[in-house]
Amino acid sequence: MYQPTATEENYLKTIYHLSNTGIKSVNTSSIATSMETTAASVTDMLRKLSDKEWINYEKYKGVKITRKGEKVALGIIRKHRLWEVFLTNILDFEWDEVHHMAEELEHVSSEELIKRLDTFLGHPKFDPHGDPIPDQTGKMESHDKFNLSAGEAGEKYIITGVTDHSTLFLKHLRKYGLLPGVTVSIAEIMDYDKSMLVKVNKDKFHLSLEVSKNILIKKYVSSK
Amino acid sequence: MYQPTATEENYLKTIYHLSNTGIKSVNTSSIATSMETTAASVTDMLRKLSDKEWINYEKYKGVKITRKGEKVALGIIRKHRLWEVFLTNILDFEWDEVHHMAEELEHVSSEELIKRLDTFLGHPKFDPHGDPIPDQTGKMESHDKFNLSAGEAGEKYIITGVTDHSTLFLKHLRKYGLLPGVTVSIAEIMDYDKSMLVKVNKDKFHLSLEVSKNILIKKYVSSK
DNA sequence: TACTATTTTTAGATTTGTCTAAATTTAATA
DNA sequence: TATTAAATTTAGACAAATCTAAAAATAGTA
Repeated sequence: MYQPTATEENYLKTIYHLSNTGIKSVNTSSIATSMETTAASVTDMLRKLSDKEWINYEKYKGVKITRKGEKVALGIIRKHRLWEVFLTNILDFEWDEVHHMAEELEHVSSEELIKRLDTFLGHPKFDPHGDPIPDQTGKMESHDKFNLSAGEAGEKYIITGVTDHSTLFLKHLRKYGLLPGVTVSIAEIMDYDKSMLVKVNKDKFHLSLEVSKNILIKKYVSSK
Repeated sequence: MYQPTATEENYLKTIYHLSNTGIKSVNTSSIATSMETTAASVTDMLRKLSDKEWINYEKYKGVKITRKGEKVALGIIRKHRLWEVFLTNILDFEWDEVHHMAEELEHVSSEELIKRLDTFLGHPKFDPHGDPIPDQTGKMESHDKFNLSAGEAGEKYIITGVTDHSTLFLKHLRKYGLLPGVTVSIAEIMDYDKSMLVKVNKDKFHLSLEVSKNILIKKYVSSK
């Protein structure tokens, strides 16, 4: 059993995300784009990851993550999301400020540290962006999320997360108070551009399709 | 102004410690011993650190840390010690368990993070081992510590720190409840081997010179 | 199917930090 | 002071992660 380097951990995390959230097959160039590196660098790394049995890789045939690799990826994702909870809930950072710090903290190796951090935080199930936190065995909740852009006029929803994690987008949402847990009702959907008029608490405002496509929601149910 | 790598930070930290606590001049081999590496590697690194003006270095003449280098070193020491406080006070680790984790956490770059951690912890002045925590400008407390081995029979002292930070030693002290802040009175000092009989709370036990030499104390003053 | 266009891989370099072994410099001692 | 001993530096090599440019394989299309 090998100990992954921080770089290997980052590759596995990216491959895991592309496998699960992306539509296209996980190929060299999609990894290169995600990681802001070159295809040549990715090819080099894929051979290493394959040697260590974290992925199945055949030249020109793309990549499939193995059980072992998934376990590594989920471990990193767990650390990342727990540190994000720590940074927002304990150190009072805003949800759009924590990503970069968590990217560094996730590579701190101690398993015992993360176990105690989890306990200290009260075993949170979701991070500040609404993404589920895997437990020690890799299991996590997954309520059937869908996009706000698929919501219907007159209906009430609860925000559960986002699909765009960029600082720019998160800051934009923060300005409107559009955070996970918040209730939104769709007042009207414009035929012309699919933009929508939404109500949050007493406020009413306009959201472009660009924005609503990147907000995840679930149906509002009054009794919990 | 350069951004130091984690490795450069570790070298500067070691050079700072050797400059301030060690007796001998800071030469290549003492750095190599401290860092468990070879003299050749140290020489390579000294040239890099010198290029970046963190040390003054002349071939064969040893090393002197510059103001700039000292600032970097104190920044790392500040982070290390604040994380140690976090790990013991918040996550309930024992004082002999935190060093390795803090060595990783100290390289997390965000200054804002450490500033907020400091606030969250209540601006502690000392870490769990009794070592002073530098503030943002690099200043720190330094009460005139001396070794328990220099204490006198019949006198009462307060433990303020240790000079040996090894897990083995810290675990040993923990067994006896010999932690910073604890009051110790010396009942008797043996002429033969300079070992001492000490009283801590209701317990009485024997400490070898080897042990007492590595415990730092200050005089006990009843009113605060 | 044949020919582009795209994607992917290889070849060869570079940077950081490390090593061993050899050469050089400084220190110690007869 | 001459010579041995110890410390230090250089030379050359290696592993990890990266890059550019060129070659090879796959996909798309006339």
